[in-house]
Amino acid sequence: MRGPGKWQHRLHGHGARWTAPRSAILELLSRSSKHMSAKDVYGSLNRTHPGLGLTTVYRTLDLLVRMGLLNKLSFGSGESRYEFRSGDEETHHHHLICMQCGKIIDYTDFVDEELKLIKKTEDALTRKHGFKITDHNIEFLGICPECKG
Amino acid sequence: MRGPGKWQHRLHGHGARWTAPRSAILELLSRSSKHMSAKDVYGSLNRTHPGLGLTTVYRTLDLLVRMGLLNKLSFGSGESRYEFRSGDEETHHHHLICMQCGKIIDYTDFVDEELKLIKKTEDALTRKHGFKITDHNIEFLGICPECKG
DNA sequence: ATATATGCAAAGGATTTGCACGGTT
DNA sequence: AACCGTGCAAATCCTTTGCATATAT
Repeated sequence: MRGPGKWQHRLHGHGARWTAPRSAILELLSRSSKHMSAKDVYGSLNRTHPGLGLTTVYRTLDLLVRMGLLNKLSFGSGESRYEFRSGDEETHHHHLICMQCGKIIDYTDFVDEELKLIKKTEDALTRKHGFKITDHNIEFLGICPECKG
Repeated sequence: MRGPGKWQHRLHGHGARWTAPRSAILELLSRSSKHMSAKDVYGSLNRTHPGLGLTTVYRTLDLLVRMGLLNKLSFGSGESRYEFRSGDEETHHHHLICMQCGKIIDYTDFVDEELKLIKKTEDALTRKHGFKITDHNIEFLGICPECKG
């Protein structure tokens, strides 16, 4: 099974309904390689889905995060951003962020090496603090070439 | 030079004045091992510094972050938190966060190993994307033993 | 038919801004 | 004296909630 059908079943599996807004938002984010805010999503769908409310966007993004279909990203900028979470390992990446203009670059350098260290650290933290660890974030902050001027 | 005096000079070096609110906030955060929100700071100083305004807390925290004396932390919870940034390498750490109750644990496991990998990745990213990288964050997310219940 | 999803308007919470006053240099 | 810092109130921005209506199952 693939494409929208897969998502439809996944939603049903969570006892959620397959609706036009949900389909549109999932479609948009799965195609886009960008990290979109709720307003970005709202703005992008405004033309093709007039009448769609910002509230619904927020509620849908939240649902999709809870279902594991999206990642929610929180940099210090006041707004949350969302990225589609492809299932496969190949696309595992982290972020390089420009603190001036907010540009976000996905990078995949050394992820293998990184993953080993992550695993090791995760095990140690689980043992030491009793947490059930579910996720990790790594990010680099700096100034992009354009903003350096 | 050490203690408050050091900070006073550092503020002056930035063309900033040494005032009671700034002294109190710096003092509080340098002593505390916690990760405090603006409201936390405001609440903690309310008794000893009546009349201190929340606005001043925000402005001071912002100043101290720009000066490099504090780290600003943004988890997904809507509010920013601040931690004192001791100059020395010994205290370099990262965060383990409970997604249920928001508890934050500082950990230092494998930081040496980590630092090597960070350095390598940083170099690669600088070369490849032309960023001037100034900082990095690593965090683990999960559920703490208390919240697992 | 029934429970869930949506949209609008209003509420909420964190952070920022305008402005007159007060304190540091 | 000159300029920066502060406090208050109001304004902003992002996100959530209440409620009546529309829709999926």
